[in-house]
Amino acid sequence: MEIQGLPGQLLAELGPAIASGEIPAGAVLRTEELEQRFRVSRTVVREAVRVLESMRMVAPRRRVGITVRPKAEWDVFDPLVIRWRLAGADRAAQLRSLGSLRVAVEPAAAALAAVHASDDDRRELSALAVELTVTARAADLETFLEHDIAFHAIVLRASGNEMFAHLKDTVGAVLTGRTEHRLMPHQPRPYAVQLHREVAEAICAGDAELAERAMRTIVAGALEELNATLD
Amino acid sequence: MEIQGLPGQLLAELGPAIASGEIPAGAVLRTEELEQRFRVSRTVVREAVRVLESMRMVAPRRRVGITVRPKAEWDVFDPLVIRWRLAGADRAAQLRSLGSLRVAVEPAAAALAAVHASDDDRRELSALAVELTVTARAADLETFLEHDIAFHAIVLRASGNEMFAHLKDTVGAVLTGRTEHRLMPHQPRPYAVQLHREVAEAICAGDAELAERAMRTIVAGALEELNATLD
DNA sequence: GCAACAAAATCGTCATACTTTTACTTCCCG
DNA sequence: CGGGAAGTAAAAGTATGACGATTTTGTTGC
Repeated sequence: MEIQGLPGQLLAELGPAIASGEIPAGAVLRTEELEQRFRVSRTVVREAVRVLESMRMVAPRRRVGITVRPKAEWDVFDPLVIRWRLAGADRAAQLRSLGSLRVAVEPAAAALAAVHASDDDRRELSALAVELTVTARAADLETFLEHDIAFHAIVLRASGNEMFAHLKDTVGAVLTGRTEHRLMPHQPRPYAVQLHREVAEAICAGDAELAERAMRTIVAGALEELNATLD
Repeated sequence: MEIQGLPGQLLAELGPAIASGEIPAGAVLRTEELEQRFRVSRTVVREAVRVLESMRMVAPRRRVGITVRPKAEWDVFDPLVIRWRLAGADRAAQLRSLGSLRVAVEPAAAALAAVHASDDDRRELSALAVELTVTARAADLETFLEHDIAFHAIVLRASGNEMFAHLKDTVGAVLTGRTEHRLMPHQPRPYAVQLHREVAEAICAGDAELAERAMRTIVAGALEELNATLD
């Protein structure tokens, strides 16, 4: 949980309810109502609402109440919003958005990583590429997922761009969701694994162009598969 | 201001102070101290701190105080964090990060826009391309900036990806900052303007590949110029 | 029918008391 | 002399009552 204590718990109830549309845009909540519904004090309600306000999900107005804002205004990059949407009815749309984002960002990150990666980064990437090959062949999906997440996280971090690096958890959530919801082939595709090896090799060799191309093939393929599955 | 009232004002003081490093990572604040320093009540301090906590900029701990977290843990995609960093000592680093992000995202957005843009979008883009040409020739930097921001915003929106669309304000802030801080040539470069026209034409014609290439040239050029100026 | 004014509802702020957690300190026993 | 256990205090966490500010709504009077 990002936020501690009772406000955090309240947030964990309200956020998903709003994100899933259970509490629709335009709905009006009142502080007193929330106090009673969740058996907490004004203090707690107000702090939770303030956080939702900072995510632009609600707008408190005097004499009116706390109105839920339309989805288009939410902070769609907020990690909590992403998590809530992935967990709820919006999962498909959120996965599509994130898929496109990956297609845009990860190839660029790979290209930068080929230039900026530290020796440790390069070693780790090589090791993970091997691990991916092994666990894929063994059809050990759980370990494969773990290493896959680590692989993409390292590329993002090694890019040297702090904003790319912070997409680590989001990408991790996408990959996890894909495995959990059986949007993955039963055994990872040998071609995809091969591409991961290529990315690792290109980054080790400092070949930005190749790293970018291989990574683009990976994420574009993932997006295509995702779209195919969701339709 | 994202957040209303006194908590918003307190946030507008604390946020920039932390973002600029004036209050460094590891520093410990106490609620009572903040109450007195800013002449507000406990309620107000707590709500502002809660929002900072949701941005992962601080972590309140009992018996210790409110500790400022290291920059690497902040929510770098939060619009407020971006704004505060752009306003403070971190401006250069933030501009570089955003520059790379633009290079990754905007070409992808242009490609998607070539496929998904509505007729209105296409018309607006054409009109703006003309406007850009006119205002550039007239060296009317202020109007040029306005139209430039609108141009990129429409491309991002027309991509049909909600996450891309939400980068509108961020891109706007980058462009504004560039003009304000004289990181721009006195008169916009004819070649850059030409590229905007190409993007508009490609999107109108539904040519994703060309739109992407032209847009990449624009943002890559902007990034290069930025890096040259900052060094 | 319109305008000015009054009233009510709801959030916003403050002050205060109490609770809970946790770091620190002291003291006793081995 | 060292180490652990118990106690203490400091800070955030929660609850509550009172009042202020603002905005919507309704009502009254011209």
